[in-house]
Amino acid sequence: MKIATYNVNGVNGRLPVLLRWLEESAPDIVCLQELKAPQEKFPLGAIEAAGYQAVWHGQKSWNGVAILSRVGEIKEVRRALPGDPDDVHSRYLEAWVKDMLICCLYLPNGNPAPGPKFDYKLGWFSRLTDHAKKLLAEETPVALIGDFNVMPTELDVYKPERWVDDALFRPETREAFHKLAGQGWTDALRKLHPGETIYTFWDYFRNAFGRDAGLRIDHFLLSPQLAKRLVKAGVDRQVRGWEKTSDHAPVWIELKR
DNA sequence: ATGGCTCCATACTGGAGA
Repeated sequence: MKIATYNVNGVNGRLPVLLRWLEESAPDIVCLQELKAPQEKFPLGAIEAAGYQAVWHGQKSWNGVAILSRVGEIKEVRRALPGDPDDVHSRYLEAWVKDMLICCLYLPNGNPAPGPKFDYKLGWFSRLTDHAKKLLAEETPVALIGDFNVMPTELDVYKPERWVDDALFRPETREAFHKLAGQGWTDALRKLHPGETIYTFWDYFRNAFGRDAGLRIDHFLLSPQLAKRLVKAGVDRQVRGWEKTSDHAPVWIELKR
């Protein structure tokens, strides 16, 4: 079972790249973020032709998340994070696929910090942490997957000293991540590759990919019931080098059974 | 320190991203 996450930065502008990657990487379940498309503009026909079912939560211009599956039905549980009925951003989608609860998320960027956008990020993080605790208590196979917009440690930034005041790396943000993970979640990529430099995002600016000036901000957090099945994890770096590509690369894990 | 690039909207410019 191969599960992937990919911040596509525009699902329609990225469609040729997305379809090529689906064909070459052949993930069973996919979480997409930053669709940047309203609900009715999701390219369902092309996704289905590639062999995938899809559930998505779109939004005009920004945000937007989707779950794809080629291994059976996607049973939607919720399309918003509990705790704030006034939050209108499409950033969360939770569904059962086979025996697993897949939670696809796009955590707010939060810049500039400090400020209202950073407050929104921390509030969203707090609601995610509350919800995650409840999910963990169910003692079922659950995965929190997506673009967390957090570099958890200095190892996850090409130049940590340049990022200390950034919303993605500020102490409050890292603390929030570690509080969440500390509930009992396993950071899948880091678990299998301790001490290794792993990036999932490279800025479009200044030839960041060519210089390997990257960040690790796309993550898999696995409940114990899934962590014990984890056998492999990686980043499809080559996709970041394609024409008309996203600034993120796809990230994936493999589970036993 | 700054600006560099790319997406989308209803557009020839601006907001957002990270």
